[in-house]
Amino acid sequence: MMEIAEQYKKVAQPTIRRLPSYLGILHSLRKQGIEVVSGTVIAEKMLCAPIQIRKDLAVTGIIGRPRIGFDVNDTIEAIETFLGWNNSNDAFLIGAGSLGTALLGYGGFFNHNLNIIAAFDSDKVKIGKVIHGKKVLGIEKLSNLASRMHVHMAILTVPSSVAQTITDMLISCNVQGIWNFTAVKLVVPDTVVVQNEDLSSGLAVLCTRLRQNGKAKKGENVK
Amino acid sequence: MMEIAEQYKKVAQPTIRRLPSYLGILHSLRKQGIEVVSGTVIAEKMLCAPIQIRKDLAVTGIIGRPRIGFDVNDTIEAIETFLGWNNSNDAFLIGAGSLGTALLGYGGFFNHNLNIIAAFDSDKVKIGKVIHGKKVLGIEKLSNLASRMHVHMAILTVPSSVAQTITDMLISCNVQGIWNFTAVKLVVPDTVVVQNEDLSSGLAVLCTRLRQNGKAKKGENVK
DNA sequence: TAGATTGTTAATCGATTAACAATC
DNA sequence: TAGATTGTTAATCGATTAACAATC
Repeated sequence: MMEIAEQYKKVAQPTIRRLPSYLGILHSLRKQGIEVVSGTVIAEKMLCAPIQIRKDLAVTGIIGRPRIGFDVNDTIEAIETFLGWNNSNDAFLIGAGSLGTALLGYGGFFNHNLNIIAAFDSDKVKIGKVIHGKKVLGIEKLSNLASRMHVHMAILTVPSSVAQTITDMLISCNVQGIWNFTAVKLVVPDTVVVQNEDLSSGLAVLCTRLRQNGKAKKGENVK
Repeated sequence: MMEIAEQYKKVAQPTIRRLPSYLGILHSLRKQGIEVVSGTVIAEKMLCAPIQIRKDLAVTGIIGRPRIGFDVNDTIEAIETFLGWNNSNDAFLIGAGSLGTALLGYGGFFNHNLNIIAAFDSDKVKIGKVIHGKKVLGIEKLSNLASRMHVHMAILTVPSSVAQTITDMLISCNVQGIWNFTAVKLVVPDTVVVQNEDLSSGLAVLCTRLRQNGKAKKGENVK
């Protein structure tokens, strides 16, 4: 197969998931006026080994200086560029229920990386309201607004029963990425990216580890 | 080292994270009156390969029948027992902000696996209110109530600034597991289990894949 | 300079996938 | 019976960790 342009070596997903934590640490260092930091120091704050920091940061293209460490500003810049977080990403939120409302209120948390333009819902009681500064629009307005504003990201916080139907709407509106908070496995063409955020999987891990910890303490041997 | 009792072979975390999805599928099959299901059919619904279903389900101890498949009821039972989800887990929720409120409203979603006894907050405006049927108590009541009710699980949805302080309180209250929705790396003794649920990591993955997808479509070669 | 820290290459570890005999 | 599906053992794939020369 012909290779048209530069090859992107696939970056490990666990690495990508850790980058926002590095960003948080680096921002806090910068606030303290610290300009350079070693992987060793970051590792202490992350509660992990320094080699992981070096390997992870390497994917962003940042180059550290032996004996010195990494330039805080440059590293923030490199991570944000890698994630596409230096210019904020516009998104629609679909489903203004309790979880949707919570995410609308998260504004500050995501440090300008995510800009929710508007929320949509089919519930007449919610339509027209303003939640955390974002207007709730009728779902029938989605198509028009999406094409006018070229929004290509959507946060899906609707009931499971309508998740696929809404997804089909989003696809026809040319949405490229869906952050899926429903438990439904969405069917999409491979031009569309779906990121599943299923809270019950985290709960499953917690409960399992709790049970194992309990047994370990009773004197059994957890291997 | 002496082995005191049965050895628990460590179960892969990705497997544990998938178990709740299987549970959802099986519950829906049972509702339709279906009593037996093959790994092949589950795989179609999970959008994955059948071998993954067989491997994953094996950790719960369920045994299928060649040519037939798995008994739906028995498999539900096996998964729930493995996760400790057959008797509901009592938990406190600390921090009744927007995300905390959302989780209080999730009751139905977690199918009786998680029973939030009460919420706690330090904001006098919130104290005394009832959110989604759960009473919001002053944080100073935590210690007393935790010891009386033997609650050993907490959901942490407080601002980052107080996350570690509240965690220290929880530890002194004998809480064994913390579901941590803050971006803070909590320091805890190894008798306590922390499950981090950092939403920004999911957003990072979505944004990265979106960028790569965009480049791929422009005719570049993503490897 | 001496020594801490970097980037790279190799080794280990763990999870997924493949292959296949057993079986209902 | 024939063939679909299981559980198990082996092979592959991918991520983490270790080792170490280069270096400021």
